[in-house]
Amino acid sequence: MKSKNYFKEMLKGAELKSTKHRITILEILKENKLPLSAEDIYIKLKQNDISISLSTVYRVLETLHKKDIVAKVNIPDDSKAAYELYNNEHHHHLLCVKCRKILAVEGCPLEEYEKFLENRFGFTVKGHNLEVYGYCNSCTGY
Amino acid sequence: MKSKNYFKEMLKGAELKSTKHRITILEILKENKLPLSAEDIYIKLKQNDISISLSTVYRVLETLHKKDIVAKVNIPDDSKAAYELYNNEHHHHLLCVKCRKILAVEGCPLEEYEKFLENRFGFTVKGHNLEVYGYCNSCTGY
DNA sequence: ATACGTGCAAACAATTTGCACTAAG
DNA sequence: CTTAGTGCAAATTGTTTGCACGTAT
Repeated sequence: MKSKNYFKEMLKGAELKSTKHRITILEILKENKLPLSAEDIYIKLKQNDISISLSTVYRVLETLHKKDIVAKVNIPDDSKAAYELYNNEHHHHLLCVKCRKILAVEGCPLEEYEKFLENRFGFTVKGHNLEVYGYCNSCTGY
Repeated sequence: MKSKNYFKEMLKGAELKSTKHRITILEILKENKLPLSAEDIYIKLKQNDISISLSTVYRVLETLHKKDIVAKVNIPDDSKAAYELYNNEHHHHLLCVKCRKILAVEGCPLEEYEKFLENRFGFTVKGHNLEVYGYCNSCTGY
């Protein structure tokens, strides 16, 4: 697995020490296309017989988020935060309000809008959160 | 104030009883262009010498949200939920990550995108959450 | 060697709930 | 009169923190 080295470099670049926990969490995030909660990750770690404390999971995620390595996602009407890797392909999510399934959609419709905001309001856009909700393919029709 | 009657009708339409608390909360939301947290509203009520319980504020907001009268807004990196009226003018927010000011921007760049999603994925869009963050006019340059 | 990371338990903050009481339709 | 709304205090949930110990650099 060379992703391990990749993540080591990534952490070094962010001036963070490379610990086993951080790397494993990054790998879990990489394997999952959809955002995971701290507890989801905690459970996956346990399933792989990795001993870790839930608070460490929170700390790792928060640290990575502050370094802009991990995105913190708000799923509508969900009380817990979810996280996913900021990988090259920027994308968004469709949340089905009925079955609660999440579908990732490549691409982003907001590039021009952000330029507009910068010109119009002198606002320097750093990023955005966009979640679309409704009824998925199977649930349409209610 | 005829908004009172307007809200009464609105509540009736949603099959909810018109209580003083619900109407007052709707009026507070109407007067404020920016999203308010449950506690913000609670404090405003107290300031107007209205006796209410914080849990009632939560219950009212949640009820109104479920009936699609009130939007639940997630402000990035803020642990509490914020609420605002779904009024006619759909809009979005710019959050300054430095001074934490919020700027409302009229209009919405997502109409076409939502059509695209419906065609492409058979997803029936019900709504979306969009928050843009960055540096405001005064904080740009850091 | 030193600063940073982690486990554990306790603390916290936001939100929800049970139950007895009150008010709206 | 009957059902839905509310106050209060207690419970729950998600997340954070203090401190002693462990590990990467």
